[in-house]
Amino acid sequence: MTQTSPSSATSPSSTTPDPGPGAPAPAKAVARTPNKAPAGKPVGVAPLAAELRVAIMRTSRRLRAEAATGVISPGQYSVLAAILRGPQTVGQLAAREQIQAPSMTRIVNDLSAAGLVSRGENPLDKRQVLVHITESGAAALLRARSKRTAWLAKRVADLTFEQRDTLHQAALILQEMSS
Amino acid sequence: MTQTSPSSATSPSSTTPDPGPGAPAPAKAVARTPNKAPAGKPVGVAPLAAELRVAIMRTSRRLRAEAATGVISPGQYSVLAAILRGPQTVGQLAAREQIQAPSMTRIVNDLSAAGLVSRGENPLDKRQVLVHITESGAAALLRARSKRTAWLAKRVADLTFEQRDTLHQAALILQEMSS
DNA sequence: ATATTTACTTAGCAATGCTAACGATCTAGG
DNA sequence: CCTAGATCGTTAGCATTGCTAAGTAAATAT
Repeated sequence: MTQTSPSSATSPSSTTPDPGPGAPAPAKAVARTPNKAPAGKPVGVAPLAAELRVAIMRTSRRLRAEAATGVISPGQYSVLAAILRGPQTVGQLAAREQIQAPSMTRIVNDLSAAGLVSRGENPLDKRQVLVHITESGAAALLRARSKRTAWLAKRVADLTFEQRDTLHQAALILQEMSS
Repeated sequence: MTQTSPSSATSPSSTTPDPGPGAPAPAKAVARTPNKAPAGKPVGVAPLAAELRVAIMRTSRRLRAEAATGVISPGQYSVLAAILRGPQTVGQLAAREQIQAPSMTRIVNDLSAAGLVSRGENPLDKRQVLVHITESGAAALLRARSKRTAWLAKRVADLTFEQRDTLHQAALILQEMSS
């Protein structure tokens, strides 16, 4: 196998019909940058987007695959983590996970069938369903937590300080970007 | 799995599901300190892994959703990009994308049915199937490229220079991590 | 010459997202 | 009070995309 050179990436023809790679430092909104001023390489927007897309999709595939070995699915895990601090409605959970309501209903159904959450009513609005975590659910969450991040944590542990910090910053940026 | 400290959890932070255990201690040996001065904050392995996982999964969901609007699926896109420089076997493509052979067969089938790739034999080993890109395929790739990274590129373009560099570095790290 | 391995395909399953359509409930307007 | 519309959750059905198991054809080893 050897070369793991990512797919796509800056291919030869690179006609980059996209946004002009020229734009050097727009520094528009968003700027929160509590960082230092690191590297100084100019990275074109399109190539960066391409490599980032590949990296993210590939990593997510790995994460999903690794997580699948557990008893709790990724979606279930997120929901459990979300309601650990307190009950939430199905709608809130769906919005939080950025999925549609029916998808969340299914996740809650599965969790409920497994006894990890319970449905409760909101006396002020009986249309809503408040999803509570059960003891069993909280226990499952804790048990799953280490397993869930095990693969990633293992690799992260092998990184240098700077690399870890870079990933941390990147996570913050991604979170904001996809929100 | 190095660390496994579930801790008591329930940290009442707000937006982050999955607040990691409060064991930032380990920090291993790691430090190789290449060049530049490191960063500011020591980030625990588990919390970092957790936030990274969430960020990646969420972003990948968005990417997949956005990409779905196009004519070419993410998997198809990657394959086209991969064979743009030259034909590859089904096995090579599968390994490259880190999926199983049958999954790649299906992708190639779809592409072939759409006339974007063609199957060729390897005279030296007739078991293999060399997947070539067609003119139509190359054109489709170029057309798709801008669309495909449009969502991401749009957001990337709004970032500061440093943020972009951070993402670039992160992409490289992720690529290596999941290889 | 047969047995094993390798490369790809076929068939069928599972997870996870979506939209459409529906019942129940809340909120306004008359 | 009572009907009209909006909102919340659910049910039903579909699409995508990954997997494993098992089969076929070709190369390789005994």
